[in-house]
Amino acid sequence: MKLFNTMTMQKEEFVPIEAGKVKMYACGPTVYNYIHVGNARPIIMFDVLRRYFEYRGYDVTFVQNFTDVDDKIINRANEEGITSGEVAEKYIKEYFTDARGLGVREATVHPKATENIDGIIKMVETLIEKGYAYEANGDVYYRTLNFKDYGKLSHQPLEDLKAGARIDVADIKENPMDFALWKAAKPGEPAWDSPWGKGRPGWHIECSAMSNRYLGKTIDIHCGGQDLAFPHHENEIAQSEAANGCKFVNYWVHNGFISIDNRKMSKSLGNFFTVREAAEKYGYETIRMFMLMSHYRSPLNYSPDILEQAKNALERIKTARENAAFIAENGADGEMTAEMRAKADNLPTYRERFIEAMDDDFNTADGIAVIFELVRDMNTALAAQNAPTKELAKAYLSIFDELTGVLGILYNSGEEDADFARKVESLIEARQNARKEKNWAEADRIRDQLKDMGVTLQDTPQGVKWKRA
RNA sequence: GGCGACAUAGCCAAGUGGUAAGGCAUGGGUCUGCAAAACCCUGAUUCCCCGGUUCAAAUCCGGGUGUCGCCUCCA
Repeated sequence: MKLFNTMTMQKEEFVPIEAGKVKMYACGPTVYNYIHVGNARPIIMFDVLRRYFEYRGYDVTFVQNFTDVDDKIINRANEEGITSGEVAEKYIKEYFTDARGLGVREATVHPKATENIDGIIKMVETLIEKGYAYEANGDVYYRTLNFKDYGKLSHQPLEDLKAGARIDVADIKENPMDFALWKAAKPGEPAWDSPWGKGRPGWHIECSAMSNRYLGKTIDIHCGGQDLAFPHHENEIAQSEAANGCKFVNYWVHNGFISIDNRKMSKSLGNFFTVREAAEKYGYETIRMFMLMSHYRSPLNYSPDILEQAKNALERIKTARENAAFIAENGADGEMTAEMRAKADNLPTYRERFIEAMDDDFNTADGIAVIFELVRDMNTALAAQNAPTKELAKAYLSIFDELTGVLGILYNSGEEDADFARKVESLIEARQNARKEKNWAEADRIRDQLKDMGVTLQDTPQGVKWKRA
């Protein structure tokens, strides 16, 4: 499998540190608000990457943190008159609601910064001991100039980074580029005891510390949005490699942005839609489909039009599955004909093509194209006229579920309602009786009645199929 | 200013040297009592523009135009 590595700016063959195992870390959300559609992209893409590795037989340890102490959380807490812990707790819960909705599986571990203060302090101490950090008025800063590879991930000349660095009037840093590892407590802020007095960790150090704790010194893959490459990931490299004295990450994987009207969707610009809002309009599954329909590194524009397209595209895949499942239950019994057998024997080619697409830097757009070709093949093979057997339908369903499962595009969010189903089925029976008597007016009246209930019907040779909108 | 991406049909989008996948939408047809779903047909002599390399380029090279991102919290 090939992955595009931001460090080398090339696709590279993936070679795990330990055979058969993948250790990956993704920078998770700072929990002070609902996640927006832009935030959802890495969450979905890396969920797919993880599923794909597992599909290929790897044992994946996937760590995604929560930044649960931070200026924004503190501000939010002050605005609402609650503690920052309460803010974090609330939005972690909301995060999981959205993640579940989007079909994203829980990571192996979801560590929180506040639960790793000990590891963070230890790493800061190590950095000070090794001369890579210094204390100043209760703050601790990273001595950027001492790390000779600083800037290697963002491919920026050090001089340019220096020029752009923020310089405060009363800066106590040795160098403008130095960044905070530990921040001295200000009144009313959450704080922990440390060798430098009460304070809290800087943003970058938490990922280094948690990655180290849960995955070890060198990990296979570190992922996140493109905007994290600098300074966040650059700083993580500086911290981890200086502290541990070895390579931090083998493959850096960064996703492109979601934009609106050609502008990056971001909280600071205010041009964002929360996942919650988008899901209400188009459904969670549509958002996932929308993301997977293009390559994870391409820019992706968010618009109602495109979401509609994604929704319709997904609908086609969904309907195909429902139809196949219906035949698997109500189709002909007995052996497949030679023609059916030939169709079934050909199915593994879809798997091969799907793997080929996904092996190339997990090209989900291409993978979905393979699924659509399978859909057409399946629809045709199971077409009413052919008297398809249950066995054939099952063969198609098996490969279909296998491939869609890797992408995680089909999942049921709705719950069964037995009473409703009974009512629908009795109406369908009444309609069938009317149809038998060629009483089309009555049959159509019942169909309209069902339509008002949000139920659409399909008359097939295997019986009447219905679905709720 | 520095660094980096991207530009393919009405829309979305794969494809990195061998003659343009897939999806959505549109129009026509088949099936159906009528529908629904499905299937078939319908679309780029052409891949932003101009040069060049090559037997052969959307794909490589040079130049140009346009859009975006990072360089500051940001997925």
